[in-house]
Amino acid sequence: MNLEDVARLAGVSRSTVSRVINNDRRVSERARRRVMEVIQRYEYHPNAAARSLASRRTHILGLLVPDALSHIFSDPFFPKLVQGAIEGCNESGNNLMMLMDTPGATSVNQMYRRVVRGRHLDAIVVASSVVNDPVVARLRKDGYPFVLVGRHPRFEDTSFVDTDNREGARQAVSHLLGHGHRRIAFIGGPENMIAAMDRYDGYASALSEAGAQPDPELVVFADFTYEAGYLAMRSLLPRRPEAVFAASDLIALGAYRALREAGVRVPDDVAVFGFDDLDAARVAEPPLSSVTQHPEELGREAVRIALRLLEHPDGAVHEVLPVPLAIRRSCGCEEAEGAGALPRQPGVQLAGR
Amino acid sequence: MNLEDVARLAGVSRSTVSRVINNDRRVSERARRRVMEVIQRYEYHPNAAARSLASRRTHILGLLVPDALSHIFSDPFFPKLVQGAIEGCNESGNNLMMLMDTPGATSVNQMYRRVVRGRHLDAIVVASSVVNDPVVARLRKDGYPFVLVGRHPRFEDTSFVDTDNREGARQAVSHLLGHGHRRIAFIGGPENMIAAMDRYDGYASALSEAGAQPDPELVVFADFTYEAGYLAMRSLLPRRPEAVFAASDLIALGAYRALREAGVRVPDDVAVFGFDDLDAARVAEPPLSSVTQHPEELGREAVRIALRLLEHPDGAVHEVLPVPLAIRRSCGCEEAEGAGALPRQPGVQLAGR
DNA sequence: AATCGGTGTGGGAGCGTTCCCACAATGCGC
DNA sequence: GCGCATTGTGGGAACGCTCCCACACCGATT
Repeated sequence: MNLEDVARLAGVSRSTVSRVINNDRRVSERARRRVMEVIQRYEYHPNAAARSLASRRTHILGLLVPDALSHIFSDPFFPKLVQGAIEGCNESGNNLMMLMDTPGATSVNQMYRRVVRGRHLDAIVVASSVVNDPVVARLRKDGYPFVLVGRHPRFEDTSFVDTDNREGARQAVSHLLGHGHRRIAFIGGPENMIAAMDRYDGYASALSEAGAQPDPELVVFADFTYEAGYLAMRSLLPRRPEAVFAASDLIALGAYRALREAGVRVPDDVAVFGFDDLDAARVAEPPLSSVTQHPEELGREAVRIALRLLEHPDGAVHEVLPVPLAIRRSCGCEEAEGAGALPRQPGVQLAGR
Repeated sequence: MNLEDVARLAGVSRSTVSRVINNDRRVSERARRRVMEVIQRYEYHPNAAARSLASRRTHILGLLVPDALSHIFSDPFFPKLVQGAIEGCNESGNNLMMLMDTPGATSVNQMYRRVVRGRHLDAIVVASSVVNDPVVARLRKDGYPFVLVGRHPRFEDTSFVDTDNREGARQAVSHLLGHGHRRIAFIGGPENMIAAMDRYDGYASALSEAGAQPDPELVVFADFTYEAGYLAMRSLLPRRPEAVFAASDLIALGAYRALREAGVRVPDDVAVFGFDDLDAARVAEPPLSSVTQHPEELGREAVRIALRLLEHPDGAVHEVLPVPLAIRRSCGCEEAEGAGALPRQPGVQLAGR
C-alpha cells in the first residue's frame, strides 16, 4: 500500500494524496474527503524511509546519554529525563532514538559516524554534562543542530536547558543560615561536572551574602551517590558541622546513614538539605528538605528547543528552569501537614488467592 | 556526498562502492582499497533513509515501555532494561527507538500507526508486562516481528525473555523455611502482572514442598512500591508473621520502615527477603537478602532475539534467565565478608576550592 | 471579448540507496 | 584455438515519497 495505490482508489493523483497527508490547503473539500476515506479504510500510513529520503527530515531526534559504565541509571535523573524527552517527541509527532556510548562494542566515534553522518536524525539532545565532551565540539564543527541539557561554560551560541543549580543551592544554604547555622558543610559532586560546580557556587554565594566564606575543612567533592555521601559525611563528622548541604539527595541519604551510625540526630544535632527532591527524600526519616528539580521538564524542553532550532537554525535558546525548595523536617522546620509523610490508611488489597 | 560521488572519486562504479560497504566479497582487493580510502578521507556514511527505502530494513528496533503515568521510572528496572537494550543494539549496529504511550498527546493507536505501519522499525521489544495488552494482539495480527520481555500466558508461539520469577521466589521462600520459619508472609505486586503472579506461585510452591500452604491471612497483593510495602507490612503486623517474602526490594524496604516504626527487629523478630537485588538492598540496614535479577540482560537478550527473529521469522524463542540468591543479613544469615557492606575507608577527595 | 490572478490538479524529476541482469576479462580443460 | 565456468564490474530499475512546474478552469477586471 503506497501513495499511488491510495491515489488510484480515491480517483485522484499521487500529488493530491500527498497534499492531503501534509495538510496542504490547496485541495478541494471533495478530494480531501475521498482521500481520507481510503486512508482510513486501509489504515494507510506513509513510508517513513521514503518520506525522509525525499524531504530530508527523519522526524527522529537523538538523545545522547553518558556511557553505561557510570552508575548513571541508579539515579532517577536520567530515567526521568528520558521520559520527558519521549513526551516532548510524542506531542510533536517525532520519535526518540537513544544514543549511549557503550564501552567496547561501539565507540562514540562509530556511533557518531553511523547516526550523525548517516543522517539518521534531525537533531540531537546531548545530556552528557561533562565539561570537555568532545562530541559537543564535533557537532558544532559539523553544524549539526543540537541542544545541551545543562549549560556549557564556553560556547555561548549553543542552545541549552538547565536547572537553576546555582540559585537552588544558594536558597537552600540561605535557608540553613536562616535557621541560625554557621558551620555549614558542603558535599558536592564531581568537579568536572558543571552542575556540580554551579551548586558549589550557590553554596559559596549564600555564605558570602551572610558575610562568611566556604571553609575548606567543611567542603568535600565526591560523587552523586549514596556511598560517596556516606563516606564524605564520615570524614566530615570530626569537623563538627552544624548543618550539611548535599548536592544531591542520594548524597544526603548516604550522609543520613553516617550520622545515624554516629548517633547524631537530624535535624537536632545536624541539619541536612538535599538537592533533587527524589521520591526517596519524601519517605526518608526524617523527611529530607531538598531543592526541587524536574528532569522530565528538562527533557521535554530540550526536545522543544531542538525542534525550534530546525525552524530557526540561528538563534541559540538558553532556558533555565526554576527550583523551588521542598521544605521538610531535616533542615529543622516543622513539616507542613501532609507534605510528604506516608499515608496512614492501608488502602491495599488484602487477599489470598 | 553520496555513493555516486565516492564512486567517481575512487574511479569505480556505484555498484562497486555499494559492494564494498556491504562487505560483498565479489570485489577486487584493489578496488576495495581505493574505495575505502575515499570513504575514510571524506568520512562518508551511507544515507540511512535511502538505505532503508531500498533494502526494507531500517536497523531500528523499538522498545515499548508502559505509560508514563505509572511510577515506572522510579523503579530502576526499566532504566536498566533500556540500558541493556541499547547495548544489544550497539553491539549489532542497530539503533533503539523508545516508544511510550504518553497520556493524552499521542494515543497508543496513533503511535502504532505512525511507527509500525509507517515501517519505521524492523522489530519491536514489548516490555509492558500487563496480561491483556492490546498491542500484543495487534502485533500478532499484523505479523509484525516482536519479542516480549516477560512471558505471556497465552500465545505459546510468541518469543520472550523472562526472569525465572517462579523459581527465584521458590528458592527465597525455601531459604526462609530453612531458617525454621513457618508463618511466612507474602507481599506481592499487582495481580494483573504475570511476573507478580509467578512470584506468588513460587512462594506457594515452596510452602507446598514443605507440606504447608499459603495462609490467606498472610498474603497481600499490592504495588511494586515503597509506600505499598510500608502499608502492606503495617496491615500484616497484627498477624505476627515470622518472616516476609516481598516480591520486590522496594516493597521490602517499605516493609523495613513499618517494622522499624513498630519496634520489630530484622532479622531477629521478623526475617525479610526481597526480589531484584537493587543497589539499595546492599546498603539497607540490615543488608537485604534478595533474589537477583538482571534487567540489563533482559533488555540485551530481547534485542538479540528480535534480531534473530528477522532472520528466522518462524521459530519462537523462549529464554528464561537464572536468578541466584544474594544472601545477606535480613533473612537471618551471617553476611559473607565484604558481600555488600559499605566501605570503611574514605577514599573521597577532601578539598576546598 | 480578451486578459488576468487565483485555485485545484496532474505528472516528471529527484532523493540515495540496493538489487538484478548484462557483460568483459580471466583461467582452465580439451 | 575454442567453449565454458568464474570473477569482477557497470548500469538500469525500483523503493515511495516530496517538490516543482505546467496547465485547466473559474470568475473578475479591463
